Amino acid sequence: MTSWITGTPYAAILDPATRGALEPLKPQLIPAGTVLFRPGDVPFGFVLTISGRVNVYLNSRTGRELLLYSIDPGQTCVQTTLGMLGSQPYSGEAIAESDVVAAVVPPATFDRLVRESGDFRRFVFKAFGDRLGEMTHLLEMVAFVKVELRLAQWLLAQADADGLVRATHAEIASVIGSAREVVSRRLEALSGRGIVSLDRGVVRIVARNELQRIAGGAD
Amino acid sequence: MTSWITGTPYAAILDPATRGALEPLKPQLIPAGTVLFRPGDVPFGFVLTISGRVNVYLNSRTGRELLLYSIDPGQTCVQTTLGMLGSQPYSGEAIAESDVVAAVVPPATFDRLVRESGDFRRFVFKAFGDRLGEMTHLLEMVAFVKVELRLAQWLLAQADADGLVRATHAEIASVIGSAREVVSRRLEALSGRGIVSLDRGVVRIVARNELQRIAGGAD
DNA sequence: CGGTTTCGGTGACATGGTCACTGAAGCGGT
DNA sequence: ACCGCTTCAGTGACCATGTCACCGAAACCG
Repeated sequence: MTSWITGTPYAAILDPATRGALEPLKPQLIPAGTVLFRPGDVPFGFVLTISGRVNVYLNSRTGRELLLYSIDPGQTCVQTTLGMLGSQPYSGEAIAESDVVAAVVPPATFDRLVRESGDFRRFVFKAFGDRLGEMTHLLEMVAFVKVELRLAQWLLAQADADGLVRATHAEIASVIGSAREVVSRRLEALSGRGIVSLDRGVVRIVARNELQRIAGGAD
Repeated sequence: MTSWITGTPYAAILDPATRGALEPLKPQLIPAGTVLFRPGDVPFGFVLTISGRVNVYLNSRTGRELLLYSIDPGQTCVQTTLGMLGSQPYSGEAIAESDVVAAVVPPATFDRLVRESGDFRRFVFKAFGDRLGEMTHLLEMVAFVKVELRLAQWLLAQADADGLVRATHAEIASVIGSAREVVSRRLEALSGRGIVSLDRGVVRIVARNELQRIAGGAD
């Protein structure tokens, strides 16, 4: 019988002893749409995602929201971990974007693995570092960068080979930290210049090179 | 002969063995104004501050800057640590606000202490957690909260018992993530309502309760 | 005391967020 | 095929904020 670890990114980066310690954990199925945490919740363990994606949002009182980060397979929820380790309450809202399978490492096991496995330590610290880097980048974007530029960058990052992006304006606004109306207007402007074409729930990049120029800070 | 650790916050939270391991480190004196890191620098160790304060700023291309966080005595530079542990380049700029004394823990010692000392582990993880929480809070402020409210909160937090705050408008703008002109105008508005009084380099809170009402989100 | 730097004030303007709507497009049920 | 509901997008007005290009006053320094 093969372990759930086989085939996940964890198999590649963790030593056999650590894999052995994680193997008996029962992966949990979390249905799409589940709210994993709300602000103020007390976390319960160290979460390793196996499949699916969890989005963590920051909400304002006025109803706007901002995607803090996504947790993809092979990653861990840093806020949960750090909360578990005793300091802060949770400040974002985590929602399963798709069906998610995840293993929860109890605090005692977590502590033992940090002590005993260099691989595990590196994994944990790298997760922290990556997240902190992402948050810094997001802060830079929100604080300093114009909406059109963020929009262009995001569209380029999301587009498939045909330049197709499936997302509503409201979703885009949430990800780039703006308001729905603003995104609508920016997209319309881009559409008017022949750079994208618009349909309900879809943006198609027509002139990728133009968009790249905008994303680079020109214009 | 007493160790430099005596009297620092570290003495209270770390076990004797860890203190013993840190004691031989030679505290470094860093003069005020020194730039400790710039974006892209490669960090060299785990920094424990003993006295003084280091500010870490994010800079925009257009010259605006935003105070990411301050490192006070008994704290550590998280970005440095995480950079040391192998992932991200440094993205902020760290400047010694005053003369700073700090001890630098080499990576090997750091790794050993994480392995062997529960106290040290808790200290490190708490530092990460606190920083992540602060950054999340900052993001929330910058993305969602009006300037007047951030300004009011900051003034209240900085004021001494007499309601005196020493800072130029430019400094305030940097800390709350706004522009100098905007801060000037907001302060002028508050002054017009009799809530603060202004002088070159000084803001005096006149009506603290009014300011608290604003900081709370009313108005 | 004169030159220089720093600080703060100001008007004009562009961008972005908010509010209050509108209509059009999908969707589910009959 | 049609109705009603919900989601999505478009729009104008308005306010808040950031940006640019100045200015004068205050402190600082030789």
